[in-house]
Formats: sequence, C-alpha cells, structure tokens
Amino acid sequence: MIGYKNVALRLREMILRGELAPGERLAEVALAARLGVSRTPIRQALPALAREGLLAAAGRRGFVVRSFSPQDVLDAIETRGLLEGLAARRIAERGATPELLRSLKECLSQGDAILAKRRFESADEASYSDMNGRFHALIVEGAASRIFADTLAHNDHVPFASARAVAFSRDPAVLLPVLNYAHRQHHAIVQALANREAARVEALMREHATPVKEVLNLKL
Amino acid sequence: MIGYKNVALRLREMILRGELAPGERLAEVALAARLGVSRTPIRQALPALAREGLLAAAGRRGFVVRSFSPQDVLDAIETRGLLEGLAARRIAERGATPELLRSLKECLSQGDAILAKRRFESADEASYSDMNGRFHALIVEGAASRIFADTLAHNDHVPFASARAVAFSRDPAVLLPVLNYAHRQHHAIVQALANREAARVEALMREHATPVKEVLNLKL
DNA sequence: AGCGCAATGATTGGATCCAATCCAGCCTTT
DNA sequence: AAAGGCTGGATTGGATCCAATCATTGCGCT
Repeated sequence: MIGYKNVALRLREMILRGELAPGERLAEVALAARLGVSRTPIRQALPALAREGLLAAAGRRGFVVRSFSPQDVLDAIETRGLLEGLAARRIAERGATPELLRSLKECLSQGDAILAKRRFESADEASYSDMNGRFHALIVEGAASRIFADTLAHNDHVPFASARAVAFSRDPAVLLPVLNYAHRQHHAIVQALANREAARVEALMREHATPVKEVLNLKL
Repeated sequence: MIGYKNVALRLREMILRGELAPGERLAEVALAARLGVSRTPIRQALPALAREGLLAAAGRRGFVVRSFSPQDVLDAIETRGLLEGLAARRIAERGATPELLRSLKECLSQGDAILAKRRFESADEASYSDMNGRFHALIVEGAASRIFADTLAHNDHVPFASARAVAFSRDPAVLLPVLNYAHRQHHAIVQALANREAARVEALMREHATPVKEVLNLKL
C-alpha cells in the first residue's frame, strides 16, 4: 500500500528515528528509490511535511530535515499545556457531559491500577502512555473545537511534544515519581471539570505540561 | 511565474475571496485549466493546503474547501491571544531588547498619529492595519521561538484570525472606538514589557484579542 | 415498473519523459 | 598562478501518459 500519505507517514518515522539526519538535504530520487515508489508521491509529501514543520525549504530548491533544539521541544510542550488548558476551560465553562466524565474516570482507574503495581515494566510504560494519550485526547475532543484540535495536532508533530511521549523509556526510578505526580494532576483535573471550576482546570492543565519537561530534560 | 508555491498562494486567495465555495470539491484538471498550469503543481499544493487547514480530505479521493464557522474564527482569535500572550511573557521574562522597545514605541506613535486625526479614511484603516500587523509580528519575533512563530503562523491561516484583519472595513463609527481601545492596550503592553511585568503582559495580550471579536461579531 | 448489475466515462494516483536550472570541476587565458 | 568562464552531470520542476478506481447511466432481468 503506497500513496503519498503513507510516504509522508514513513518519512515522519524516518525523521523521528534519526534515519534522516537533521539538516540533511532530501533528494527526491534517492527517497523514491529508498521507499520503492516513484517521485510523484514523494513530491506530494515533501511540501506537506514542510507545512507540518518537519522539513524546511532549502533555498528554492528542495528541502532539508529540520532540526529541533531542546528549547524547541520545551516550547512545544509549553504550547501544548496552554492549548489544552484552553480546551479544558472551555469544557468546564460549558459543563462536561456525563460520558466525558465517565471516560475520563476510566482513564483515572486505569492509571491508578498501573501505578499501584509494585514493579513497573515496559509494558506498563506503554499502557500508561496509551492511557495518557487517551486522557488528553478526551480533553481536546471534549472542547469540540476544530481549531483547538487542529492547532494541537500541528504542535504534536514536534518530537517528544505529544502527550503520548510522556513515558519515553527512562530509568523507572526517575519516571515513576513523575508519573505519580502527573496522575495526581489527572485526578485534580477531572475533579475540577466535574465541579466546573474553569480557571482552576485551566491552571492545572497548564501546569500539567511541566512534568514531561522533567522527564525529557534528562534525555536531551 | 508558476511553481506549486504560487499555486498554493493563488488557491489561498481564491478560497478567501470565496471564488471557491466552502464544501466545494476541487477537481485537479479544472483547477489546472483555471490557473493555466499542469496537474503536477496542483497536486503538490493540495496536500500542503490540506495540512494548512484550508482544505479537507474528502474521503480518500480529492479535497474539499473547508468551511469556517463563526465559532471557528472566534476560537482562532482566542488561540492567537493565548499564543501571543505566551510570546509576550517570554519577552518580559528574558527582558526586552532596547531595539525591540524602540520598534514597538514607533508603532505606538504611528497609531497615536492615525487615531488623532479627526476624520478616519480608508487609507487610515490600511495604515493602522499595517502598524498593528507589525506590532504583533514584533512581539512574536521578539520571543525568538520558532515553535511559537510556527504555531501562530498556522493559526493565522483561518480567515479573519490574523492580526492584520483588525481593521476589516467596517463602519468607522463602530471601528474607531474599538481601535482606540485596542491601541490603549498596545501602550499598556509596551509599558508592561519595559517593566518586565511578565504576568501582566500575558494577561494584557490575551485580553487584547477580544476587541477583534467585537469588530467581527457584527460582520459574521 | 422497479431493482440491480454491468459498462462506460470521469477522475485520481503513479510513473515516466523532457526541459530548465544549478553545481562542480576543469580548462583556458591573462 | 589565479581567476573567470565553459561544459558536463545531477537534480528539480512541469507536463504527459497509463492504470486503477469510483460514479453514473443505461440496459436487462425479475
């Protein structure tokens, strides 16, 4: 199954994995050969990826892989906190639907169960990451704003900035306390949403972006 | 001069002007004929415009012009306020450079001069709009964050959400008071930046997005 | 007469071809 | 010997060709 969308997908992966080095110039024929497609889908994918922020136009000829500084990642995380805070406030102002609260509370129990375990394995990392991703997605979708969702999706393309990147394989000794703290925040957020405390939930959500920074600071 | 970038540019214009109706399906050959190019640059531009948010993938076949509800526009403006608030705070925290302050104060005097005139003509609208655009651009660039700038640029693609759209030709009787208010905020923002009042400048900047809503509410 | 299936036209997607541009290396000339 | 220009290769950009898919229409069957 090819198609320029899949090409874009694979290129994204290759960039994130570092198979395409930051600053590297992307030659269309080379990429086409590497992915086993013709130049056409490549030429559709490259401008789209440039709009996405993963590539940069090199002069007027071709594209280079954009590099992300640690500061870029931190900025993206801060941006995410801000936008999710806005989304959460919107939900609180309008009042959360019962199903939304139910789904969120499901996430809470799942997280509780994972963190209650004595030993923390890599499978737990993955399932926490999944749960976390769902939690954040619920908030975004709950705000029912295409604009917020779009802007967040755009922001999520910078490496490590997405909510799914919280539990990015680290020493459990440093990861666990952070996840415990972050999950306490999840509880507080749901509580604030249930109580329609708009300002509080916005502040919480905004602050909730910082634990990720801690995990990453060691990595970067 | 053709090139897929120009094609994207022209398509953007056509969409904003309403020459391409929201929901309309975009046929590649028709567009190619209309713009006098082959299908190739069209096929490069369409996915990029889709990433930009102006188009939406229609099923798995082709694209449609995306429609923006009044709520979308309001959300985008709110998002802009939030992001510019973040940028302004960043500047205040790090301390504004003297040139930045100088450039900002230049904008202030220009605005003062425009608004001091007894009669408000369409040329004044344009120059105020220019000044306003520069003011906001200075804030964004002053934060020196590629991520903030990118996210804002992305957001600016939704119609009327950009800072340049403040003075979108309205009855001067309703426009003038709003611009006066907005420009007072400009003064306050520069003052707060000079004093490094981070929290204040963030709140100001955030609030500064609302006057635009007022102008537009009548239009939408 | 209505429903369904098949065939044809339209449209997208992939591949290839051709032209224009750019870069590098080499040669010539001063 | 250095500098400038020229030529050849590489690479991008535009256009066209071919295949696959989708939709629509018309015909046949029940």
